[in-house]
Amino acid sequence: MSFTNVSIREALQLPEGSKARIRGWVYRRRIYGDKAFVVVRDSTGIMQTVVAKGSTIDFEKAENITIESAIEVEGTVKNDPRAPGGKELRVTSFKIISKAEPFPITASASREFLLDIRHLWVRSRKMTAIFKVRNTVFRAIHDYFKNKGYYEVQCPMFITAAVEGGATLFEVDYFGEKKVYLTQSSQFYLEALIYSLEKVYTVAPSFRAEKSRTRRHLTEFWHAEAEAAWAGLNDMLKVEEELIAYIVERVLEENQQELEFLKRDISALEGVKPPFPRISYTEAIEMLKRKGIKVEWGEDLGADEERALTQEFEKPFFIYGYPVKAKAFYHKTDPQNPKVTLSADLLAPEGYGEIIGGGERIADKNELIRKIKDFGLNPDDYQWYIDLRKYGSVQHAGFGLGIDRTVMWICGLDHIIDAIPFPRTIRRIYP
RNA sequence: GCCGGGGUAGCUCAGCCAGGUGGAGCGCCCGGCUGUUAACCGGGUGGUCCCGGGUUCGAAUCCCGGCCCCGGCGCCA
Repeated sequence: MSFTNVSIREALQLPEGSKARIRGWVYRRRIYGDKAFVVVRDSTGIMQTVVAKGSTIDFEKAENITIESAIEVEGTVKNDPRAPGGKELRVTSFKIISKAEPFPITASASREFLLDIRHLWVRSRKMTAIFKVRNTVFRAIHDYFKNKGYYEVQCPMFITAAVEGGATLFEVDYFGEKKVYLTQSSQFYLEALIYSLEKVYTVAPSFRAEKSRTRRHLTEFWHAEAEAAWAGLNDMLKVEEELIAYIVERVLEENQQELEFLKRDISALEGVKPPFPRISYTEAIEMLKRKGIKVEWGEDLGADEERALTQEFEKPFFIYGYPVKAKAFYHKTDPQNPKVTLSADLLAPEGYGEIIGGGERIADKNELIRKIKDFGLNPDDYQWYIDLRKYGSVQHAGFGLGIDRTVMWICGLDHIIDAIPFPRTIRRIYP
């Protein structure tokens, strides 16, 4: 038998006259006179198949097929300008694997409805394209760190003390005996592990009970975090810009078709090469004032301010030296300027905003305890974290990358919920 | 948490302001069409008008309470 199973991508490259068998799901069905046009979708693409009335049994099957039915089709590849993609399969055998009930998704579906039936919407070509880019982003993160001598580690999701502010913790009942929380960040555990492996990274979810209703917030998001011993702020900025540039480079290499399908402006990504501009928080405030935006030194930058700044840059850029009070307690104060920290955020251009937060950590025990108290927190809650400063503490720095936000920016999406298959937001935990 | 918008057929919406037997398009079913491209044309099918209470002869429509969703802000990655 001369039929071979091929993916649709492969089938579309076969010479005219080749015999092929493809399988997938019905994407479109059009009946016209004595022909049934059934467009089939698999993970690699779509292809039109044509069933003619001559083959009576098969025609009836094709004529009555429903959208999203699983089918297996054999036929001959034929070049035809009328077919989408210029090639189609003239069907000789049409086998139904599983006939679908009427598919609920039609052209007029709303964002809300698509979220309700997300488990079906993930089949869409848009979602599929995004997932492929996302796959490349994750792979590139692992490849980058491994190439740079970082060890991958795994940290707990159940924790007992906050890393960020306490109000944003999800509480979990632990055997009815005590309360634990879902982690907001693996940072503290990474800091512990640098005394073993020196350079470590992890890719894991982080959970934040922020009641944020914006297009950039998930309550469960994917976090790539790194921490390195013997490193200061500037060493880390270099790692961060290299990492981002590498991720973008890989996506441009491997996901041209997907970016095209998503109508992403590729030229905006091609310029994402190091070095990224570095401006101080103080400079950022001045830039905003020149643009006529009212801000005071010492305030954290809000969404409008961030957006205004991202318009000034063509590629991602760093803002460093945030005021002490605008950042979490573990950031080291700049010895040259006690009003600011050795911290930096990386903002994506085109209005996307913050994708990385990081900086140098406090290495001195007494400074750390003082800072914890200054922030109105109880040092007893951070005992093991303080402990790290007692036994051979060294200068170290790290950062956290919001992977979903990175995917959102690279794909040019207008909402973060489309950057992840099953988004969790303040209002949505189903499906 | 605050501000704004919304919930009517499987889906997208109109009807609500000004109360009087619930509509359209898409989907689905039937028929037609000699290659369609989100096919097209004709016919048919389809309703707990979010829930509870109130006003009224009469409520999708007005009033009160509740639930849910969407957008934005603050906060953050």
